[in-house]
Amino acid sequence: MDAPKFWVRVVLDVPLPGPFDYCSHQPIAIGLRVIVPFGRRELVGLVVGNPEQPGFPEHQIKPVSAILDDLPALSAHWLRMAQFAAHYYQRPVGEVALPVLPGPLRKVSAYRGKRAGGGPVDRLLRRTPSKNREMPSRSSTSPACPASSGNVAPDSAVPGSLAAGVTAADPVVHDGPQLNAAQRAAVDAITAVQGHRTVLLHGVTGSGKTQVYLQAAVHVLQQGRQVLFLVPEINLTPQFERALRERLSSVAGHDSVVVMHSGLTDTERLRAWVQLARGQAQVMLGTRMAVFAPFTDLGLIIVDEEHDTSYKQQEGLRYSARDLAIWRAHDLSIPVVLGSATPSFETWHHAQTGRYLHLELPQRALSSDPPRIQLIDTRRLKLDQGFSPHLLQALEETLQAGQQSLVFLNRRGFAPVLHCGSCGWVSQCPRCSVYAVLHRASTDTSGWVKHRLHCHHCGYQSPVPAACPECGDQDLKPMGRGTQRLEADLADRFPGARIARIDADSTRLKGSAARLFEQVHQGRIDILVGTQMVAKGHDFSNLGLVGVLNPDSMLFSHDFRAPERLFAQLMQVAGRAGRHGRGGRVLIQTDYPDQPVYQCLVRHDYPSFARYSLDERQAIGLPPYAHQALLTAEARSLADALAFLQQQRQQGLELAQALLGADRVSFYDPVPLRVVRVANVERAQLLLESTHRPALQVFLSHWATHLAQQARELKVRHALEVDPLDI
DNA sequence: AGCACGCCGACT
DNA sequence: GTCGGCGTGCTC
Repeated sequence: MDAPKFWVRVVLDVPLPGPFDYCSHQPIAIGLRVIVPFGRRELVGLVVGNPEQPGFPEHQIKPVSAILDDLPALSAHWLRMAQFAAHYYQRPVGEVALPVLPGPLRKVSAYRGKRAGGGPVDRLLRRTPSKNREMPSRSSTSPACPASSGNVAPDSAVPGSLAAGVTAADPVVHDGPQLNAAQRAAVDAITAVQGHRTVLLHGVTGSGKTQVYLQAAVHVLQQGRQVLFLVPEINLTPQFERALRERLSSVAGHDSVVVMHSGLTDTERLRAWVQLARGQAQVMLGTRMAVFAPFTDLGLIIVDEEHDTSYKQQEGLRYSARDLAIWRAHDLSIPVVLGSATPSFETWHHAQTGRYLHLELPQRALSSDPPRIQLIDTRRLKLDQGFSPHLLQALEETLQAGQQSLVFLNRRGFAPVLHCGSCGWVSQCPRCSVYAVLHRASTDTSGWVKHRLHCHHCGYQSPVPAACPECGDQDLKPMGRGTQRLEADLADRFPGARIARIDADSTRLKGSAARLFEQVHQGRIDILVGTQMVAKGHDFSNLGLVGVLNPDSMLFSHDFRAPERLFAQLMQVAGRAGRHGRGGRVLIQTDYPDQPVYQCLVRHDYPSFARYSLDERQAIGLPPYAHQALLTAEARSLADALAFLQQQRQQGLELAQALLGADRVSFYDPVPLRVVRVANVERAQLLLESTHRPALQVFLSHWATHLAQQARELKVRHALEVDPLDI
C-alpha cells in the first residue's frame, strides 16, 4: 500500500564527511541536482548514488524536497572527476562538486519564491528568445520564436557574454595561415594520437603554438567532438576568443565558442554552462575553472602556458587545473596538449622520460631573429634612479628609432617602504608583518601629488604621516622603487616620450587593462612600464627593447621553484620584444650574472637550465622526484599555530609508521610563514614529502580526518594542500 | 559552514 | 525588563 521508496545518496557543500542519504517516491538519476532539507535549512545537492540500503538509521532519513532536472544529469565521467579531485585534494566530494557549478545552479533561492519561474535555466532560456531555435527550452511554456529567415540575430540583441563574444557572423571559411614544417609535424602528431596521450608542445614565444592548437582543434571539431581550451588569465581570453571564432566558425558555427572565467556574472557563467551541457557549444575557452565544465563529447584539451602558476587555485579546493585536465583526458581517452616555451619541470621531466609525447617548435614563425638578451652586471655600476647607463642609452636609441620600449619591474606602488633617516623608523602595516608600501594616490590630477600607504597583504591603507611617528623628524624618504616611481622618473628623463604603466593598480577599473593594451598596440605609447601583467601573451608589434629591473629579488625567495619561475617570467617578457621584423633587445640588470638562470637565459637555453635544475632537485629529493603536501595553520598567536603543527607532526609520524611501516613519509619542522602575520593572524606551515605518491595519498586521507577534529578543538584554522607550489 | 539554542551584561 | 554577545552542538 505504501508508495515505493527510493534511496538517494546526495553530496552537499558542507565541510562534513558526507555523503547524505535521502528518500524519494520516484527514482532520481545520478548526476541530477536536488533540493534537500538539511538541519534547519534547505540546500542544493548532487545525486551521486542510488543505494539499495541507506547508510543511516532509516527513521532519520528525510525526503528530497525537489528534483532539479532542468539540465541533463552530469555525466558519470564528470562525477568521477569530482570524486577524484575530492580524494586527491582531501576534501569532501560535495565541497568539490557544488562550488564549481554556476551560482544559480546551486542556490535554493534561484528555484524558490515567486520570481523563480521555472528556475534559473528556464528563466535564462526565456530571456534570450533569439536563441530558442538553437537552444530549445525543455519547458513548453517558452514563447515560440518566429524563425528569422536564416539570418542570425544581430549580436547586440543578445545580452551577456555571448554578445561580447560573438563578433559579426563570418561565413567565410578560414583555412588559417600556412604552417611551417615543424607546426605541420606537430599537428600531425597530435591528430594521430589514438586514445589518451599527454603531449608537451614546447616552442619559444612566437614559434606559432597557437596555430597548432587551432589546427588540432579544427580536426577534432570536424569529427563533431568538443574542445576545451585553457588559458592562465582572463586578460588572455579576448585575443584567443577572437582567434578561435575566426578560425573555427566555418567548422562549428559562430555560436559554438563559449567563454568561462571569474570575470563573468552568474548569468553569463550559467549561459556558457548550459550551452555546453546541452551540447550546443563546441568549444569552451576559459581559465582554470573551465576544467570543470560539463562537456557532452569532449575530444581534445589544450592547456596554453601550462607552467603558469595561475592554474593552481590558491584557496578553497587547491586544485591544479592542468593536472585535472590531464586526469580528465586520461579518463576520457583523449589527447591533452600542454603548450609552453618554458614548461614546468614536472612536465619537462615527464616529456624527457617518455611518459609524455614531446613535440618541439624550434623557430620563431613570425620573425627571423630571437631577441638578443644581454646581462648588465650592476655590481660595480653606479645606478641612476635604478637605471644603468646602458639601459638609459638603449631607451634613448629605441625612442629615436621610433620603436617602443618595455621596462619590467615586478613591484607595484611608488616605493616599497617609507623610511625615517634620523631614527630608522620604517612604515609597517599595523596588522601584518610587512612594510606598508608607498603608493601615489590614483586620482591626482594637478599640482601636488598625494601619497598613501598601502598593505599589499590585508588591504590596509592610511595617509602618509607628515612627520616620523617615532622621532618627529619631517624628512621621511621613500626607499626603493616601484612601477609608479619608475613611471615618474622616466617622465622626467624623457619628457617627449609617451609613457604608460600597466600593473594591478592601473588596471583596477573594469576595461582599463584592455584600453591600456590597446593604446600600446596602436603605437600611442613609447615607453611602457609594467609588472608581470605585461609579460603574459600580449603581442606587441613594435617593441624594440625590454629592460628588466631588479629581477634578483625574485631569486631570493626561499622557494625552491623561484629560479624556475624567474626563468619562465624573463623568457616571457623577453619574448615580447621584436615579435615582428627585426629582433629586439633585452637588457637584464643583475648583481648575479653568473647564476645559471641568467646564463641559460642569455643563450635561450631552456633545456640546459631544466637539466641543471632537475639534476639539483634529484640530488636533494625535491619535486618531481618527490611528492609534497603542505599543512598550514592560522591562529591568534604564532605559538598556538606552531604547537598545533608540532602535535600533528608527532601524530603524523606515528600514523605513517602504523599505516605504511618504514619511513615512507618524511616531515620537515614546522616553521613560520615568510610573512608570519596577515590581518592579525599568525601563520605557520608544516611540509611533508614522500617519494611514493600512493603512500602519501593513503597517509593523507587518514591524517586529514584527524586534523579536522583537532583543529576545531584547538581553535586553529588549518588547510592541507597537495602538490603545493608556494613553499 | 550555517543556524539554532543557551545563558550572562548594558540599554530603552 | 529585553537586545545581543558568542560558546557548543547538530546536520542524512
